[in-house]
Amino acid sequence: MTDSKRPGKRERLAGAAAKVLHEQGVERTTLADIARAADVPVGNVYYYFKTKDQLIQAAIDEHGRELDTLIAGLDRLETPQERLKGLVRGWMSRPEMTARYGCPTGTLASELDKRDDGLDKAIAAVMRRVLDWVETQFAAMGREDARELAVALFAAYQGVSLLTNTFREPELMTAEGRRLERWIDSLA
Amino acid sequence: MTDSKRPGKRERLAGAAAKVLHEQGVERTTLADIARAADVPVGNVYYYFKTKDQLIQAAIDEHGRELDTLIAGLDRLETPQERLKGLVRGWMSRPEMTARYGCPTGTLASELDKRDDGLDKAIAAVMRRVLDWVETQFAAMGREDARELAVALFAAYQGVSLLTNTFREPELMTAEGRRLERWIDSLA
DNA sequence: GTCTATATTGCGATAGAC
DNA sequence: GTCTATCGCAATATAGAC
Repeated sequence: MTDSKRPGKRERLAGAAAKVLHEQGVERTTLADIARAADVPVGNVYYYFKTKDQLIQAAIDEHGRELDTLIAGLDRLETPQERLKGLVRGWMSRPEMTARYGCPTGTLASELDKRDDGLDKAIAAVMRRVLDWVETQFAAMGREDARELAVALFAAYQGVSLLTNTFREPELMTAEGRRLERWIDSLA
Repeated sequence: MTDSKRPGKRERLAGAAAKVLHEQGVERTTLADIARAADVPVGNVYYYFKTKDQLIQAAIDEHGRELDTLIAGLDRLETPQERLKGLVRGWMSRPEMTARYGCPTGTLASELDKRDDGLDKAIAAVMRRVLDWVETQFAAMGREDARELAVALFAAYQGVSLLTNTFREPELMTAEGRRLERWIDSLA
């Protein structure tokens, strides 16, 4: 039996990493920041994660799990249109957070691309799972251009996240969400 | 009369900053990197720019000038549709560069948002000039929803830049460029 | 397993010779 | 105006006491 009150330190560190790396960015986040957010002493971090890279990897896994959960829920819906609109609603469900910090996976992908460790591949793999799922939905709608549409939909979300963040205007995201739902309905 | 062979050191530093900050990212670029790219001794940088922030500002101005030049050229075209398609072609004209390093202004906006200096406002102002111009074109086409369409078009570009970069697939960008041109034609 | 103290490195910025 | 040498600091990572 472990402590019944809250998750173990490893889990707390992984969760804090996902949150703080999103809010502050990878480069400006120190191990001390993550340790403080997880309520774990700084020096103790290295017992659970040997390097900062391993903490970033844990954050990527965390985001991947969240997206997998979202998509697993959507798979219970009847039609591909409903599933895609559900994804759009899930993506656009936190406009205030996006205005403040951007898309968790998108900002991470952008930052990790500039590093020479291999972590850009890890975040790309997470995003590719989403892209493939979207393509499957468009294919189920009988679209020959399913891949291209999947890229367009994912790009619309990523792009509006960046603009919403840059201009600090949550309304941009909600308006684009409505537009994309109409667009999906129009494709059938 | 100044040296006739190449631009002065200040201009060389500003140009090198725009290039290197795009390629390596703001946080991972050192003043030594920029100095080397500009062929200026490290210590001498401070004669022209007192802080790293001032060099970043110079890079933002550089990108702003490039976008203004592009748009000034487009304003000579006859119809708003032609002008918008011209912008799309301009945006999508370097897919290989985008696959390697992302959109120069988009990646900068994403990174500067995480800093506490005021530079995120400066890059946002540059991007707002472009967004406003796009809105003007849609308005000239008689669209009531010009702002929303402008956000959608700009977001489509920013989003596909991020995906093109993340997946290292220049083809994503060229395909989306064609799709957006067809979309503009369909709106008239 | 937990935590403190510290070694090490790399960068932004400065002092000052020329 | 130009450039070298170096200071001061912050952050990752480690050593080792408890």
